[in-house]
Amino acid sequence: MSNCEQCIVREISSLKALNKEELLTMAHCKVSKIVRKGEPIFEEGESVNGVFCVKDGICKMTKLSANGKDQIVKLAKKGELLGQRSLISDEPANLSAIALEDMEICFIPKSEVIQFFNKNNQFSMNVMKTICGDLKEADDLMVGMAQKSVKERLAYTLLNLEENFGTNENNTLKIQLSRDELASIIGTATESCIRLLSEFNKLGLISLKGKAISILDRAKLKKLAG
Amino acid sequence: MSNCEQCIVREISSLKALNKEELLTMAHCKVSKIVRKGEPIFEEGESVNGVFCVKDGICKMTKLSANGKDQIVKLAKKGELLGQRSLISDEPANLSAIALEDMEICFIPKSEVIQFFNKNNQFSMNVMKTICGDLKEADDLMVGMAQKSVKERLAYTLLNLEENFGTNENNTLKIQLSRDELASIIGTATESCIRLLSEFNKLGLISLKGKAISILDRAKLKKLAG
DNA sequence: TTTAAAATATGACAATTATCATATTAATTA
DNA sequence: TAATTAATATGATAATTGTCATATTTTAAA
Repeated sequence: MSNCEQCIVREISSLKALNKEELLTMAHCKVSKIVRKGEPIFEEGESVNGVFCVKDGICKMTKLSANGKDQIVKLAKKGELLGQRSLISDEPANLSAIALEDMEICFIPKSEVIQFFNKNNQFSMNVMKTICGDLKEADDLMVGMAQKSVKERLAYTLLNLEENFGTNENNTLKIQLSRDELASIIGTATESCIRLLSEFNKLGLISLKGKAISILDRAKLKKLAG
Repeated sequence: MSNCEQCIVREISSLKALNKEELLTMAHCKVSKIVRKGEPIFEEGESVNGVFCVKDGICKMTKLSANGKDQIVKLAKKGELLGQRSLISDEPANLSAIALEDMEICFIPKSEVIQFFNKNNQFSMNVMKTICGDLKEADDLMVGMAQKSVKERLAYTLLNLEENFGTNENNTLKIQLSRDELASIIGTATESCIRLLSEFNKLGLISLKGKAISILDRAKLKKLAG
């Protein structure tokens, strides 16, 4: 039962609104756990009964479409709370959360979160702002899906991945996705994604060394992204 | 300065959590107005500084894409509050709201809404639930855009329009959209939309009399919707 | 290491969808 | 009402994207 007060991650999430007492009670009921790469944190349709705070690692939030393909709706990283929407709507999870790397997460039970909602207005506002941010992003992505070509979406996504997850010293994107996963973000067939990556590579916009992708020409990519 | 207590529409929105005093102060500061078909309530990029409560009529929430086309992200009807996300995030509107019919709306200033957030927890929860509903819908629509064909999206959308807005006595959809607007919901070219409507018509799934659409074979449409 | 399996890559082709041209019909307005 | 404009409709064609086949490379397992 580790300390929540000293958890650095707390500071970058909605939980930063909590006071010392609240953090103390949370420390008593939260459950920390490790989730290995590829393992689910929760799956679409499950009743989650709490929220998960991401302490380290990245996961993908996916939804199974009618044709049997998984679509990646969002990528979540350190500091994010998972399962908020489900908790507030009192509904089963609409998305699955699957670790893309080994992760460290804390589970905070629903009863506790409800207490925070009831007693701490700032916490409520923080959560609301986060969800509003997600909504704006979802609307924007939806418009992109509807109006942009696959090529534009790939260019856009690559720039986004760099912006949101950063690069290693050798300039490669920190986040490592399979071609299949990348295709599942931009909403296309794996082969189409691979083909366009090759094309970008040949055009000198990016470079490919296995899964590692580096962005070489941001300006041209930005133009391509529409 | 009409009465808010007796407004029937209030009962079906987040505002139903407000008590008599709150309703009274709201009645004093709210501004009612009529918006004619085709006119904007607010536009993308504007600072709205409050929320609009839809008392009557339907509007489309659209976003301009990079290619210059408007995408319809959502349709809003009686009882919905517009501009909540923008108010909470303290950002300009991400979407435009344009009347599809003559509308009756009330404007409630930001300062007032903030008061409700601070003092009335149930109101906050109601708003949160609404936004969570919007988020779920947006995620689902995004997956649909990414994974479904235009034909599937059209079938799905027609069924949705019937379910959400109902039919007239003669079985035609109550909501009247131009082909262009329908195309802008499903995210396709107007011509493609028209072509598929004709196809559905020939297959006996729907019938077309000008703008009026009736659904004849729900079961087959549902199958087509994927 | 060797083998098997999975991921990546590329070609060939088919299906879907967009674009442009042009009728036809409906709605506006002079 | 006639004239003009806008909306709907359809054909022809091109562009985009998906699917299937099949290498090739990488990764994992025996």
